[in-house]
Amino acid sequence: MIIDLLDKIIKEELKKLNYEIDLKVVKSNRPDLCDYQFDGVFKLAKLYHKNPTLIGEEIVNSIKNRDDYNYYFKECSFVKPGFINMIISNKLINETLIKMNKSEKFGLKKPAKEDTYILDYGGANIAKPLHVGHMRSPIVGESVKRIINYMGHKTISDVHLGDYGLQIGQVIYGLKQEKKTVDDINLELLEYIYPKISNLCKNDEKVKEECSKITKELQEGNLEYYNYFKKIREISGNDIKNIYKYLGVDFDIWYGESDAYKYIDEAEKIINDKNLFTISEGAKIVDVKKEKDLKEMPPLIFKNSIGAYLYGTTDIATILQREKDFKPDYILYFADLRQQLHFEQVFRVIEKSKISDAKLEFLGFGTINGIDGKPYKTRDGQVPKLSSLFEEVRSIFIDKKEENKNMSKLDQDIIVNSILKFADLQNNREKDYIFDISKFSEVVGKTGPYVLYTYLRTNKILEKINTELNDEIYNEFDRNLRIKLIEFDLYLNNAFTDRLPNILADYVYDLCVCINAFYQNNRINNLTDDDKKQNWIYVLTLANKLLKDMLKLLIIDIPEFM
RNA sequence: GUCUCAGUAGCUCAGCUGGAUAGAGCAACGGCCUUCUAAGCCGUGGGUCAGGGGUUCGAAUCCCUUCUGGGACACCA
Repeated sequence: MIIDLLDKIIKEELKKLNYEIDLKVVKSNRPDLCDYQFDGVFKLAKLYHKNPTLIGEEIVNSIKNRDDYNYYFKECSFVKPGFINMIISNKLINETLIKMNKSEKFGLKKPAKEDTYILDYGGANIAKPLHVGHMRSPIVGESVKRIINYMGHKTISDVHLGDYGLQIGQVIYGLKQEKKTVDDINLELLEYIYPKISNLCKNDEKVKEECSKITKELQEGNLEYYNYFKKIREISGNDIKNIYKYLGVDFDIWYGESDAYKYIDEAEKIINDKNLFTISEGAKIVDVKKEKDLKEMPPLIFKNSIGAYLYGTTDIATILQREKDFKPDYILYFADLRQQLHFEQVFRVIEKSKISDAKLEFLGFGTINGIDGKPYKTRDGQVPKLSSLFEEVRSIFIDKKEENKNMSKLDQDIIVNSILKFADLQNNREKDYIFDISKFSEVVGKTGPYVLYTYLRTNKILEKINTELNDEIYNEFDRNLRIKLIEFDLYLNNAFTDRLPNILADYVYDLCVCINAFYQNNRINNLTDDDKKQNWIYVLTLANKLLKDMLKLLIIDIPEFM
């Protein structure tokens, strides 16, 4: 909002002076010198073969001659060797705050066109319980969904359970080996069976063949296997649902790979009509190499040599299904970076076959590692279950303070959630990160509880009167907070464009730092200056409202008391 | 082997479409509760941005190279 305004002014002046350059005004990295800066002077100097000082002063003089100069700026100056520094006026700051307060979504610009986004951030495998590595995708995905939604687009999230691949064949094989009936199936059993058979397959070709065969027959409609599958999906699906519910993550549709099954034939026909299939080593494949490829690009296997469908097949069929049901403009996939190649292959098949013209984005995650930098495992070599992580963080949290024990269960859950989410959302999505339980149970510093605490503090100060804002800004803490408030759209936009909630999490934290500094250094209740009091309550009310909305985008709820 | 991602303070991480003095949190040290929640605030110390070269007025950021680590590379997902 503010930056665009300043940018427009600079562009107008450049045009007047017959300069042209594609460079935006940015937030200053030297807040001690100014609020915003324009760094294009050097480039202009080079482009137009002129002395940079001359150009800089020319632009600044031109800005100073504007009739509205005093409305926008407290000061605009050229600083050697090539910066145009801008300090904005109190009036501009405060009028922006008033505009934010009066507008829906704080005056956030609506998009020119409402796009439809499908977000695929579940992908949980129903053959096994969720472990700590499965936390990022739903949290980041849900947050991105809420951000996209807030920006004014339509979103549809699909859990897309991993429920029709080899893993199911493996579990059914294991159940039959152990002579277990459909009624015997429960979570503990699945937990034990899947890793056992999965490992067995790695060492025993025969077992693997047998599992593939079961998978294929299940896909072809074998009733016995289907009954097993139905029960596995029910048991595991409920567990997954409960965990997602605990995290506050929800999906608009709860489809799985198996739901795409009925679209496979049609997808196959489309691809076949485009003559894209070849048979290689008994498998039906699509060659997706491109001439300019630097890396090896293996083909996508549509049907394997014994005729079973694979991950790529259902992904393609799912895109066809989504195209028919929703006509999406975008489909966003949140998954481990290790799956990048797979998605690249799928996307290329879609592009070649024109099954959908939605923009397909793969949003990869780094791996969660242990303190030793290796993929996270406990001492006995197991990856801890997600539900036990929740319990552990919860018990650490309760032990931190005597009052935490007396808190309602609901508030405890809310705060434990905030701890996990804020710790997770701070990290850049694409990078590996170290999972350290002591970090994931920290309650001071840059954490969920800090942010919630800040919010609850502002709650206390609000009064039910209509306060007014004049042109005054009273001190440094005050000004910092106001500036931070009017910049919210900048960060929100960046988080949206890059699909990176950590940008928003950082903003929320910075905002809280400003609020706390303001709060601690500006006592409000016993103020005798009524103007000042009204001003400050106005600013804090706005901060409170904004914070509430932003926390929602980070999937963080607010407790009654802490 | 080919491709790919990373290496920033003691630890965990931001910053990476080039800008001025590289930022947070934790840990360390020093202050602040008769005053709106001290889960807080104010302050101090701490860095050859893995090494080397290059491009540029300017490089943590772009290019090349070396080292170290992760990952992917057709019938798993």
